[in-house]
Formats: sequence, C-alpha cells, structure tokens
Amino acid sequence: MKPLIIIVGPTAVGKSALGVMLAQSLDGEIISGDSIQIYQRLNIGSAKPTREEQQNIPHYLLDILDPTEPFTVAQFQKMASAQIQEIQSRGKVPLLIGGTGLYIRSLLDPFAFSENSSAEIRESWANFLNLQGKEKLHQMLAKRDPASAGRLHPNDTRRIIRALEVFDLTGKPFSEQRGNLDYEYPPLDPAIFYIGLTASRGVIYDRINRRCEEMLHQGLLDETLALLKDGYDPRLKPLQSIGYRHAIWALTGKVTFPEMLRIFQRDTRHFAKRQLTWFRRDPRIQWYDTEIENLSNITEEIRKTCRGL
RNA sequence: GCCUCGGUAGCUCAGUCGGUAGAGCAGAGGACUGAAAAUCCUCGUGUCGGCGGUUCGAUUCCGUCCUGAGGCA
Repeated sequence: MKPLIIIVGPTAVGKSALGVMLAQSLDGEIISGDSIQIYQRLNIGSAKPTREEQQNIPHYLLDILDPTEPFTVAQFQKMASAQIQEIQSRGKVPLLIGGTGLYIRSLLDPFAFSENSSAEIRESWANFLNLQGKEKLHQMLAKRDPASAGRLHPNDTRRIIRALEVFDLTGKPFSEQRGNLDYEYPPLDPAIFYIGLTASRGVIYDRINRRCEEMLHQGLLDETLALLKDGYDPRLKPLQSIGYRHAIWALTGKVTFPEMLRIFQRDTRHFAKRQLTWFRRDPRIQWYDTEIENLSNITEEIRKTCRGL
C-alpha cells in the first residue's frame, strides 16, 4: 500500500498551511476535501488557498466546477480516489486536506453509492411534504423502512426524503444498504496517516472571528456581488454556504453590515463545532493541538510511523 | 446634597398581587452514508446587589448601605 496523509479539523485551525508544509517536506501533492472550494469564483469566502499560499505545490479538486453545477459525495468519492491513485502512481505522496467530514469518510469506509440518485423522486416527496406535512412524510417512511424512520427525527425531512428516494429506487430499505456502519471505524491501512488538527475552543473561535473580518476586508462582498451581477442565482447551493449567504443578506439590505458580520461569525463558529463533533467520534484520528504541539515535528513522526515512506 | 428610575443566567431583559424564577441572544453536547459550509435533536440553580426588619415563609413589602443612569440644586 502506498502512503496517504489526511488532515482534517475545524475551519480556520490551519489545515492548509500544515498541508503545504508537509507536502514540501514529503514530496507530496494536495487534494482538497472541501465541498465549497471545489467551485470556481468562490475564493475569499471559501478560504481557498491563494497562489502564494499554495507555494507551487499542486492542488487538486479546487476550482473545477462552475457554481451552477451540483456536486455530491458520490462524485467526490470517485474523483478523489482516482486522484489519490494517480498521484501515488507517480511516486508522490497524496495529502487529502479538508473539513467536510462526510467526504473524507466516504474515502475511508465502505460507502457504496451504487444506485443513481433521482431528482424527480426527491421532488415528488418534497411536494408531498408541502401538502401533507412532516408527520405524514415520516409515516410514509415508517411503512417502507421502519428502521430508518425510527432513527430519523420527523423534523429531519431532508434525510427522510433521501431514505424514501433510496427505497423507491431500489425497492429495499436504506437501513439495510448502509449496513450499520455509523459507529464502525475499521482500522486504517498502516500506510495512511490520519491527522486531526485542533486547538482550544477559545483559540478556534478567535481565529474564526478574525478570519471572517479579514474575508470582508479582502472583498467578500465584491466577490459575491460580481457573481450576482453575472446572473448567478442567490439560491444556488454554494451561494447559500457560510459567508456567501451572509454577504447576499447584506447586499440586498436584509441585514445591516455589523449584524451580518455577527451572524457570519456565529454561523462559522457553529460550523466548527459541528465539524469537531463529527471528527471527534473517529478513533483513528491522531490529534494535534496547535497550541501545545510543535507542528514541524509531524513530518518526522509521519516518516517513522507511516509505512511506505 | 436631594429626587427619580435601575441593580435578576455570560449579555439584554421579563416576572413573582410574598410560597426561592424565565425568554431572547451567546454558549454546550449529540446525530449525520448521493444538498454535508447542508439538515436535524437535546440542554437554563442563578448568594434575583449587600446587610438588617416584618412574616410560618422575602428575590418580591419596609429600612439602610453599596453601585449605575438621569434630573434638581
């Protein structure tokens, strides 16, 4: 097995910088595991590493989609795993870096996205939801897939609709197909070095608060306005992500500027907390606290522990 | 110095016609298998400014002190 290094963690802890450093010392190339940085024109708000920050290290899965194009885990899984192999085949070390937990996990655990999805089916259930309400929708799922219905809260309509979609598509309950893998974290190949970067809550939040301000200074509003002027629908998924949706509120006068900043910062903090909840659960991650560890020692540790290096 | 209005959860405040208190915001924990920067669930004990008094019982009434804002001198 060839080496693979993964860096995860909450937003704004310094994953990108660590990644570039490791890429330099280990002859590596970087693959982004981020659901927003994959889009073109979303630079400032997605905290996409700039040319300078990339330091001539090749970066993949950045800037490959137009904001109008949908993107899903299934696509990510396919593209990222192909890219990892491609890098390895050239004798380089792939570094997977990102904060999108589901994306990262789709590469490590047996997530099988065999069936195609169906927007039509989803739409019809969304319609059902509008007409009949949450409880009825939940009951529909309970009839077809009691296990999933029991697991999902009636308010979590997005997941309920997906479970219904899977049933319609395959005739089998979603719960059967996912094989109870929620809490199963099979051991990783010893050639994989899985790093979680973290810091105390206070430090993370300070960094987030500052970064949000910086994004505005760097021109987040202009970046967003340019997209709107070019006809991009503000309801597009990537334009509803953190930062962009806030910019849109301010640009359309829905909120005042200071209020927008406040909510932007808060939503980013909430997001970081969700990321931590996701990653903390995975026992395979080796955590590094940026406040106490000297990150430059990581290279050596990787050399020692990572098979194939 | 006098008068008025405040001092209740980290913040802004509500409330208790006397039976030890609750909203919003902030925060915390959790879930998560094709929208995941999304979506969803759960969580509020705090000398009710201090000290006395009245009372079976005071955060609530009375006195006094401390403190903030405003007004009058």
